[in-house]
Amino acid sequence: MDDQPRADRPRDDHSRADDPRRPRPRLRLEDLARRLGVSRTTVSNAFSRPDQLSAELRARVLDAARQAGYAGPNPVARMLRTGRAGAIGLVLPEPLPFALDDPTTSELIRGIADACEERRLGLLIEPGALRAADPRVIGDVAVDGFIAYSLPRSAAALQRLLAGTTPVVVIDEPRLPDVATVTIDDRAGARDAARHLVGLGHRRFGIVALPFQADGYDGLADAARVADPDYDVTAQRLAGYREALEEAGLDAAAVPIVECAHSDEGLGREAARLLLGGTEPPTAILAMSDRLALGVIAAAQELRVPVPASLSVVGFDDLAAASHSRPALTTVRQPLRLKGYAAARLLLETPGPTADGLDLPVELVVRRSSAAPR
Amino acid sequence: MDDQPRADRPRDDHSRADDPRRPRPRLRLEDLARRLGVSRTTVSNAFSRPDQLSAELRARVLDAARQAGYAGPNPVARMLRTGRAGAIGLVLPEPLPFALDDPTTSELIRGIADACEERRLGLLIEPGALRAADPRVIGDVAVDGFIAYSLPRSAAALQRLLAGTTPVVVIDEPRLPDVATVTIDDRAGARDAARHLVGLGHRRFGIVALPFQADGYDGLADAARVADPDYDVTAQRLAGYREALEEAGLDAAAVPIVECAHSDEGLGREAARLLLGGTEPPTAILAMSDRLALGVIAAAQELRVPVPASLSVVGFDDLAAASHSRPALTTVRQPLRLKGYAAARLLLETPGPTADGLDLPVELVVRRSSAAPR
DNA sequence: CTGCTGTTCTTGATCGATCCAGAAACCGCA
DNA sequence: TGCGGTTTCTGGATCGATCAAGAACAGCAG
Repeated sequence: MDDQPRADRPRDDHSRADDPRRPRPRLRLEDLARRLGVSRTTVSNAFSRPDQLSAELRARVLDAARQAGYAGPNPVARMLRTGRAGAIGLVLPEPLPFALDDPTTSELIRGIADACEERRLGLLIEPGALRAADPRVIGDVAVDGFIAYSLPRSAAALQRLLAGTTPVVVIDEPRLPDVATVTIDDRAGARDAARHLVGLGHRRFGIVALPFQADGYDGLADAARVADPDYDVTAQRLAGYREALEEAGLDAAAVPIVECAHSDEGLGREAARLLLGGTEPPTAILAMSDRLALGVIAAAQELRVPVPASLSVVGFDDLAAASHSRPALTTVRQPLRLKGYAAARLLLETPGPTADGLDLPVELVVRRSSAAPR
Repeated sequence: MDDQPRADRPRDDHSRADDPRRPRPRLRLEDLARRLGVSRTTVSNAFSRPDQLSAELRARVLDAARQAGYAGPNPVARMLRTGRAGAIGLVLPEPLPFALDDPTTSELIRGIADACEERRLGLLIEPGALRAADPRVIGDVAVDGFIAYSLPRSAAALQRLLAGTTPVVVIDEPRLPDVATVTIDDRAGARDAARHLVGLGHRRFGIVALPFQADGYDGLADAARVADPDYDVTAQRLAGYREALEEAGLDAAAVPIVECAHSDEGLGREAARLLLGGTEPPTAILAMSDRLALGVIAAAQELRVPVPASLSVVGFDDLAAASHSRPALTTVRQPLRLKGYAAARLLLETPGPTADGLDLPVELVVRRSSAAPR
């Protein structure tokens, strides 16, 4: 009788139990099976398919497993055989601490987590997809599907993901043909925001934009930067703004645009100072996110430009902070949490690869930060 | 020459590209090797050990891989063989949306993420470890190590983790022998907080506590609930409070304790109403977290009990919100982000299983919410 | 007793890679 | 030419499970 794990074909010689630094040799199904005098499959079934063996034998197996300190089938081996990983991957452009600080991203994660919770799946976060070096690691993990959030068109990590066979759902951007993408109607939302301001009588505008290119630039965006954007969301929102401005007979291309590298109050403040510092400052600023808009309001208050009396501000997102700010922010509401949830469901429900996406509606929410110009 | 994947033992015939719903048959190293007329190992080396083959052949292999749509070695198979997963697991007691809303937890996650970023590892979050059913799924994923955060002693999920061979580091609790645990000096911190109030001259106290038992109870905690606590952190902090009170000659066991099921402003408010509603209300309240303390301050303001004039409040954690509140909160600072970072480092650096833990210092931060009683 | 159905358990193949020992090719140099 | 020493490449074993097909045995009708 051998009671040792793998008495017949011992592991590599140097992994004897006498080296305390090495993890103790892992017990396998087979070792347990041998001790019990049953087959591997029987032990496997005891854990994974209770209907395949008698209740009594199953109890005996589980009991022996507990005694022997066998915690259950090795998840990696199971994955290899079954092809299921029990987790979905979330690929984020920025490092994780940044993502957690950003209310937009963390609300989105909540939505994804809702879906994971329903299905009892883990969520594997792979942040930092934008860092230049080492694109190798992204996508090199065991998951049943990837959600890629808000990557620039040029991101190498996304190419890697799409080249593989694991299903991928993209949220927001890039919008690629033949890739399932969950989006909102950015263009319509932006257009409604601009129309609202035009309707109030504004004629002099400024735009505080999300990045056009993934190069970390902050400052005035000239035609070249805007011409071939790396971020589709930015492009769509700009198109929406311009559409409304042109409807009103304005020269949309002449409206100054300040680009911010991130959606962040500090950068919004700087951008607003730039726009408000000119000789003919705008009476209305369109900001592509709420955080940027809140920065704009902060800058206006510092410069003693009353909002909305002398300056109207409209954001995008409708974060919780938008309704708490003073004045409360007029903005375009998007269903962030639902967006995450929908993406996860799309990923999990579609059996094979799909290109069918989902476009969620947005809604203009008028609050106190916008009014007719004096 | 055969150019088909696995020409010798073909996959299911119908899974050629003509059925768009099926995942296309995954190419293996071997298929690629056959096409190129080299061996599996050579192709493997081209991806994973560039020094093992000539640069020219490597280029040819990678080129052919790109052409064929081969995205690189299957991560699961690699894991099985190498035993490395490229990710660490974080086991949280609550569902993920809840964890993201909680500043304590999310700061901790940031710290863990810092370490993951350094090592280029993914972070696999397994939330909801406390839910009763289905303990099976926790720990049934491929990771190189687990961090378990703030679980009650009775949590079945933790037993499962410890039974396995994957290394585990526990943060905060439970404090078990032979398990590596990263803690703070909860008892000393609590003692300092209580000493501070005693030193100011307070004699009538109330305690707003974190849970003693994992049963969702809110309300006054009698001796029975306190006697055999399921949460070590709560027990330690209470011991610290009591130590300082007894030093001052007070009957610590007589100080009323209100237990809250979560660290949450709303529950802190309710708890404070309970404590302040009595005939001889306390002049000082010790709260085991900042969120609870902020709730206490909110309740005091609603009840027109001025803080700190008529009521002193001391929290625990030193969240950002503590210094922004009115009045700014006196509290015990703990290095949350460092705690997460340290746990991850401990997990990654220790080659085998360790029981060595780490105890991080805390520091009393006196602000405006505490003063001498009238 | 034979034949049939159904339960219970076992064997051999397989998932897709990496590792190891060794073969083949190539090198310089006596 | 012969020989040790590199460099480059190969095939078989292995990681630890699941799955499909089949064996052993039971109960039951004819």
